[in-house]
Amino acid sequence: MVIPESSTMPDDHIKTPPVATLNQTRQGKPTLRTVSELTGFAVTTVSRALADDPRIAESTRKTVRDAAEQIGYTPDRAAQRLRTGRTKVIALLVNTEHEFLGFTHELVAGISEPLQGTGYNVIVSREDIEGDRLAAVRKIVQTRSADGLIISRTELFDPRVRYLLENDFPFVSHGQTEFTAPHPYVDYDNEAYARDAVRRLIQKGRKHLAIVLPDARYTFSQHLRYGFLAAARDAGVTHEILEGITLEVSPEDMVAAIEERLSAPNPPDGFVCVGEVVALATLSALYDRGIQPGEDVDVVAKRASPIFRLMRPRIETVFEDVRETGRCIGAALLKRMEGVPSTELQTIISPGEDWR
Amino acid sequence: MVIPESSTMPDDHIKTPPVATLNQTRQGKPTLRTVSELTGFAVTTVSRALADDPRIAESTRKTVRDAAEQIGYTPDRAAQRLRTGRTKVIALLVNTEHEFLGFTHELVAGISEPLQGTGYNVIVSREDIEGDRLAAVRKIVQTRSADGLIISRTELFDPRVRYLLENDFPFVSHGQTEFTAPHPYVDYDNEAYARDAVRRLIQKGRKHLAIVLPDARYTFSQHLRYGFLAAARDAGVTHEILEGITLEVSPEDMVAAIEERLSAPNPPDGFVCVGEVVALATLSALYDRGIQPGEDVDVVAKRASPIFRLMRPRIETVFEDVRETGRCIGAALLKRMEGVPSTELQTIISPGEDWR
DNA sequence: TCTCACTGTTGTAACGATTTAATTTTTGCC
DNA sequence: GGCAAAAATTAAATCGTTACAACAGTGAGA
Repeated sequence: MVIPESSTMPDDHIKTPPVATLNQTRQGKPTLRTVSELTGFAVTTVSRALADDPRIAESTRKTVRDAAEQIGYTPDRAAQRLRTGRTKVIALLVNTEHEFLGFTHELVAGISEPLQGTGYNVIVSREDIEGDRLAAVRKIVQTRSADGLIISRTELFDPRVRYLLENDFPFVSHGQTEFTAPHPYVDYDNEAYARDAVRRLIQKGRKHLAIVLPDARYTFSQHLRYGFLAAARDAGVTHEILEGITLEVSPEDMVAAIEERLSAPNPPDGFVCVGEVVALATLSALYDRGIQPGEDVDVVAKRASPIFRLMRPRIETVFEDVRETGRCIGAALLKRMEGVPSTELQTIISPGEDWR
Repeated sequence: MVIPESSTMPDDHIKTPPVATLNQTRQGKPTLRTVSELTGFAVTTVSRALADDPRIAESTRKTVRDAAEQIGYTPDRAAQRLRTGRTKVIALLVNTEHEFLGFTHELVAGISEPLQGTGYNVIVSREDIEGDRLAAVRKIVQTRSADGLIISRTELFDPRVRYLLENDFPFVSHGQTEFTAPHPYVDYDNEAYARDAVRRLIQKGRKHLAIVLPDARYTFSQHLRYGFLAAARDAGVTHEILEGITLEVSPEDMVAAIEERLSAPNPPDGFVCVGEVVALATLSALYDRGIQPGEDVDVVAKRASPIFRLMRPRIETVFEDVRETGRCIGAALLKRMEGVPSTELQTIISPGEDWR
């Protein structure tokens, strides 16, 4: 082993390394030991130096940093994980049965942004194994296979949130809950969206509004419902929530149900659509009944993907920036893992101003 | 330590564990040692028994298996990874700038299916850091942060494929290349799609066909080009590849370019569309010029998401089953990592028969 | 001169699994 | 009954990292 000749660290430590005796791993991948042998410092010192530990002299830190850089040392994730218990992994649970178009892609892209350079990786797991959403969460928490978790489509009293809170496991939900204990979340202001949509339709002279809601168990369904009902009531127009269907039914069933309603007495003349699929279903139903949107009936839709900029006839859309949502979620989760209190990690994203 | 009292293993080994002295980890998570103390066998034996090693007596294997099951033992991923060098991670590289709608979601869902129960996780990484697709691949290979890799949108002589082949790193590409050395891939038969689409349009009496192609550097662009040109030439109809735009331009630019072409002399009357965005752009351009699809002009589109079942006016669509593609990719990668030769891991998925 | 506090560095022991090389036990055969 | 071969089990080393506790030097104060 090479021992520093004096207390002042000469620069040529790096220039004259004992190359022949250098520790080489199976894969030839440099380890702390390689850097240690290269610089003459102990493995512990190298580890601390690279962590910028103030107990190590600044000159030493620099020497080590340079040497590590020079041979392209990167810490072994498995070893770090085994030692520290931290996985450097964030799990995103997705529902494989149902998604808003392009949602997963944009969300992942958004989440990845604040994670750049932190060493965190995103693993995407399906949450619907056996149809039990809690099971997937429990598995990750119990096996400690991630440091943080992202869940979506929350319910009012979501058992996953309850479980995560009880186990003090870092997470961010896409969607709010009604638990009294605070937790980090990022949500789109669906109530505001519904209100705006109603206002827009009324502005166009519509008198009888309709909406298709997500399954009532989801929090955002309640928000939409409240916003829709309150705004319509306030404005004094008749209104209804389409019965028998939710956002989760098949596109075909959706078209059929809307068409049926259109052919029944006293049909709606204004539609609030919560996603692109229901918007297209509405337009299809109107088309099939020979009704021209913009003339006898109007449609307002939430637009999370770029495709609605291409729709003809043009309909009013409100942009929901899913990528930005992802960014917020990623940033919030990082902060949560750093110990920032939950109350400071609650974001509600307002509907954009880009009506058209 | 508890020592088996006799050579025949009594059943009550499990029933009377020395609970008080049981090794408990920081997190209380059971380890091999916990199982070892519980059963009285050495850690090595437990490890081997759980791996179903034939060197261990079957009776012992069962005892150990039951004990492990009972206390809910799961091997620690970090420790396994450190020891074996295998990460049990598969990396999927995605382009965050451009995707076919819903593509990432369906692909991930598909890939996950064959991975169920294998212990593999999928991490989704952006491939476009610094715009250098090779960089992302190189990083994963060099740091050995995954056991296998999935890339998409291959080029004819994709540098990523070359690099992965040279480094003998397991991967599956979504898309073919023209390297002589074989590698695993899964691809949609885009040439067949283009041929079918042309045939369909001709059947409807169209005389002048047009297509918007992806950037020419992508392999699938060449396949589409060839299929389109060959089928149109064989049928003896005039045809053209729209110039100045590719699938990658913004939706607005696409509409503008198609509209411009429609208003120029001798406009096309049949469009082959490679994705939903270009299909919508085409429909928008037709709409804006007052042309009714199905009357003066026809459109055939590839349908990878469910939304086209909802389009009105109805257009002909061919289904590309991205989830199935994902399943094939996942299965192929598993086999590749098990050592199955590349030549047996090349799948071309034919366009579905569900025209309508 | 001796103690004290400090600074900078180091050896050793984990973390939890697998693998290699022993070691013990059982079986088979003369 | 003895002994080699086969079967079953085990101890110890290892993967690469970090945490803990020690250990030399240095200068200050008594």
